Amino acid sequence: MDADLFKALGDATRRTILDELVERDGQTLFELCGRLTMKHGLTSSRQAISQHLAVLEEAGLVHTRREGRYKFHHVDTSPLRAIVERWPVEREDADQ
Amino acid sequence: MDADLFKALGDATRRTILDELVERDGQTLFELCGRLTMKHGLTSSRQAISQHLAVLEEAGLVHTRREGRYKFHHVDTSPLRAIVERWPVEREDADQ
DNA sequence: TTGACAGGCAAGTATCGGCTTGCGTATAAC
DNA sequence: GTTATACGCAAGCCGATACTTGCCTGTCAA
Repeated sequence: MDADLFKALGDATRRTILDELVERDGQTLFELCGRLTMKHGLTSSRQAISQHLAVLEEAGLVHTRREGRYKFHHVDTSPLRAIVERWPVEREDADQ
Repeated sequence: MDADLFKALGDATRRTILDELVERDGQTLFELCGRLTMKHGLTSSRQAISQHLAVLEEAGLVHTRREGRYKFHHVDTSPLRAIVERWPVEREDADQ
């Protein structure tokens, strides 16, 4: 099941993490922590963010790449396609 | 916020309800209960389904119409558009 | 009016999920 | 080697939430 996908999207902090990673891909955990507090006003701890990233990775929305002691996080929005494919969204031809 | 939307999609039973309503729109609560147990193997009680429908309605995914003692439920998938608009899904031009 | 039917409300329970806390590991700098 | 850095693991706490239980309201048929 794609339960992992919807579970991952169910949390506001995780959605903000996706926002951040879309804007700047390939961040490390510490980079993310900094930017989330600075730009998005989040107060989550490092461990909290780390656990959120694990959930996002389980859902296939984030892939990771190890490099020495750094771990880079990359977004992958392709799993989202399953949502609109499951419940077809009719085109909104309202505007011209 | 669209927190209601993601919260609504976060539950497996609610997703199955959406499946059912997409396949056959405008069902009453009792109709839904029957079909969910028959076709989808769910064992949820009437009250449980009713509460799920309330959550779906809050998210704008289901609209209701009263008619005497009947209440018909209609799907509206348009809120889902906000998801792919928030995190653009690149076209998969793999197939031809 | 009486009864069956369709649905609603609200409190209690129990499970789940996000977060903290504390310690551990590996890589790199000095 | 020593220290700092970047991250991992796991147990526990606590609030959220799905579900049950019991009773109530409104509609329609006889």
